[in-house]
Formats: sequence, C-alpha cells, structure tokens
Amino acid sequence: MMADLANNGLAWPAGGLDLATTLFCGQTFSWADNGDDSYTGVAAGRAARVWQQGDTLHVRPLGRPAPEDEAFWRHYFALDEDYAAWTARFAAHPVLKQCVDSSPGIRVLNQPFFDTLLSFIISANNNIPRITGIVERLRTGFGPPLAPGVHGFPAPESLAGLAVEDLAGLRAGFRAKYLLDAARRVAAGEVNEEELRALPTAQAREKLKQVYGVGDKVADCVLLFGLSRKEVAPMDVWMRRAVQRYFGGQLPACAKGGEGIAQQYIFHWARMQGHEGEKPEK
DNA sequence: AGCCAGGGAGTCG
DNA sequence: CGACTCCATGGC
Repeated sequence: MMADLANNGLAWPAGGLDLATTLFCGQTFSWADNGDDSYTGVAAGRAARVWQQGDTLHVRPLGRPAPEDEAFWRHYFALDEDYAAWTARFAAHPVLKQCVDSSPGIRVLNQPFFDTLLSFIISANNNIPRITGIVERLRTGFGPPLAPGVHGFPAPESLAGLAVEDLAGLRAGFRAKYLLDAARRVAAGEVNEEELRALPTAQAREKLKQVYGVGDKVADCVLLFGLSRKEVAPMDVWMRRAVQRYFGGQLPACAKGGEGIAQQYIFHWARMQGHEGEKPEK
C-alpha cells in the first residue's frame, strides 16, 4: 500500500469531508461502492478509486495517467473551498444549522459539465438507484474504457449520431430522446460550456432549457453541480415544501452566495427524515 | 395492485 | 401564467 501510494496515489487533508455521504447524496451518479470502504468512479474521462482514512482523502487515479490529475481531483472534491466558513455562516439559522449538523461532511462536488447534463436529464421523475443504473449502462455501452471494467461518459459526438432505438438497452424510457438532443446540441456547438460559464446565471439557465428534456430543475442542477454555480439552489417538489415550511418560502439570508451548498444539506436532511410531514395531504 | 421516484413537454383555459 | 395529463421503468 505504501509503495502504491508513493507510486501514483494522491492524498490530502480532507477538511472534514464525509466521502460516502457526499458521493451518494444525489448530486452525482458516477460512483460505485466497492464494499471495502472504497469507491470507484469517473469524471471527465478520468477514473479513480477513492477512500478515506480519518481525515485524509486518498485518490488513486486508474488507467492511463492524465495530465493535471492531482489538480483535477483536488478541484473535483472541492478541497480548496472553505467549508468551515460556509457552515459557520449557515449556523446563523437554527433549522439550517440542524441540517448541517446532521451531515456536516457533505461537499458540493465540482463535476464536469457534459457528464452532469446527461446525468440530470436521466434524473427526471426518477429515483437515485435507477438513475445510477442507467448512467452506468450509458457509460459502459457508449463511453470510452478508462480502466478494466470502468468506462467514462460518452463524448457528445459519440451519442449525436445515434437513434433512440440504439439506447433501448439503457431502459431510460422517455429520457432517451432527451439524451440524444443534448448530445447533438453540444456536439454542434449550439450549447457551449465556455459560453455558459461566461453567461450570467439567468441567461445560462435559459440557454440550458433550450435542450429538449431540460427544465428548471435539471437546468439548476447542471448550473450548480456541472458549472459550479454555488448560488443556484435546485428545488424539487419536496425541497419547495421543506423551504416553504421551515424557511418561510426562501432560503435564509445567511445562505447568500452559497444557496446551492445550503440546499444540499437541506435536501439530504429532508431525505433522512423520509420526507415525513412533508407529503401533500390528500 | 398501486404508488413513488431530485421533472418536463404538450395542451387547454 | 396555472392546472392537468402523459410519459417508461423498476423497487417496494
């Protein structure tokens, strides 16, 4: 292990990161549990096996070493984001503080744009285990092999020429045609990551919503998770209800600028509550 | 069997 | 704009 780490392993102080909760709290669907407290996943054509020892995060890139692997994964896991400062600010609101305290190690990952766009198109009216399965079949069936048994997300060009029948094996249902439309628009340059990054949030959201299958919720998830817009808070029906009930309809002022981060604490907290008390009464 | 899952498009007023 | 229906699939 020591030799392996010295060889090509990366390790950083994790700053309070809770790896397992972060990877499986509904912001990414690209990681598999290896059953030994390590996790294997992909992002932007890179694969890695990751695990935690105390407050040390270990990342072992798999397959061919890519340039800037260290900087890439460090940014992916948001290790340079000052979460002590965020959570200290969030503590000003008692309910938000309770959400943070229930899972303080949640981090909002800096995920790649196109991976995130595909993933959250699949997430529409879907549940997390099945989303993960469809994403896995999409990667295995149409993405580049990165390491034994591990495939990355397909490039836009790899999907753009396909027909919906070609995606039947994904069992993605009505979402298959949305995936193809997204791939075609990105491949054609009609939806461009650099342009989206340069655009003000409201305009970037409208641009994203031009994609067939992308509405307010998916657009906001892509903005937050795939374009690192921490001020964007994606709201599904349960989040709206929770925010209505516990925060008077909008996120508290202490979440300013980090609404998306606050929202992820609230989302996970609400999910752990089983949405109890939030279901619409019939 | 029925309901639900981190929604969105199409249609109708 | 708001409300309604349909969309496919799998887990419970």
